[in-house]
Amino acid sequence: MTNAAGAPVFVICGPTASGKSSLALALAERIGGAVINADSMQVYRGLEILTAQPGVSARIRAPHLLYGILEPIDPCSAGRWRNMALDAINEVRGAGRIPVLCGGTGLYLKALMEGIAPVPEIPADLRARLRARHAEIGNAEFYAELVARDPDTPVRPSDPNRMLRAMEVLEATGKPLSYWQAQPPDAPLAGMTFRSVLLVPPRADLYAAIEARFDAMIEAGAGAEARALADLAPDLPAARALGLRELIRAEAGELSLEDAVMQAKTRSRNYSKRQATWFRSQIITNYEYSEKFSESLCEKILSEIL
RNA sequence: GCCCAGGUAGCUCAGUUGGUAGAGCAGGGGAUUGAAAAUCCCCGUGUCGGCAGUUCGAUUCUGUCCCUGGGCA
Repeated sequence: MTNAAGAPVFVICGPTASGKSSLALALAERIGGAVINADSMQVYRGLEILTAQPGVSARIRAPHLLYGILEPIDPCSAGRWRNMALDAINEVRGAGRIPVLCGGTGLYLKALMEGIAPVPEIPADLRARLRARHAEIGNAEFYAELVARDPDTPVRPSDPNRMLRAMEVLEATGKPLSYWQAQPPDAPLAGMTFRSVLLVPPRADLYAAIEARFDAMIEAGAGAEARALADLAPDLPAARALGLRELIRAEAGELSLEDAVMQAKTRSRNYSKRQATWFRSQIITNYEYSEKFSESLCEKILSEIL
């Protein structure tokens, strides 16, 4: 792999517990690549177990970037990740390696591969103010205020997240989000091409893998990890890592460990289904595999994509 | 053995003053442009425990049997 800059950027995506990390690592090892995290939760430090970040044994086999690099109190975002990923891709190429992106956050990958609307950065204090106001006056009132300022807003009155985003963009830029989204997107770097692989194992296999993996996380000390983050503000992105809230409640004695585990597994199943929907329709993939992940499938995929 | 309370959707339960039933969760499908492991939208026929009786009609009333809790012996 001499001409790294001309080689494509590999993208390995799929729902949680689909085998992404194993495949990405095997691929990186095979081609002299480096794995770059494309997961909104694996960017946080202190959540190594619960977010299934690659451990030392993986890091020995290939370089890993953007894992555990932010403090949990320091929120990531699609735009922020995109910039970090572009830097990481350049860094990897600069070192003569091939970037292998791996992750389950569809929005991040889409922002990178297809670009994203050039909305200016929103001041943190404005965001905090609007969140406080939403909490104070309630969803209906907040929506009414949004509609008063942008009668054509496509946001549903029942969707607080998008409402907040629409409002902060309006406040900060004086223009509705739809204006910005109609602008030409911040596209990927010139000459950057992607080769993407989607893993979508059968639902039953995926669910079994999710549950077994959560049990393994408990064994590996997920409870202690949760305990250390017990004071994290619950509305921060990192506080929403699957299983964290449940384990904190179990540690506090509000929930039996058994119930906590059950709830965490259920939320993980729900999440993997949403991911599957996203990848099915929102991400352009070059290769798609719907078999249960295994060593032999991994070999088959490698031989087909290389 | 007797008394009481239950037996309704995969689970927890509501309900029908008699006209064959509906929520939450689970599950399925979908959306997704900067906190996305988030947020939001759509999808509910199930011998209403069995059998018999009353009735034009019973999941609903009556009897009986079975099962599950709890209490008394």
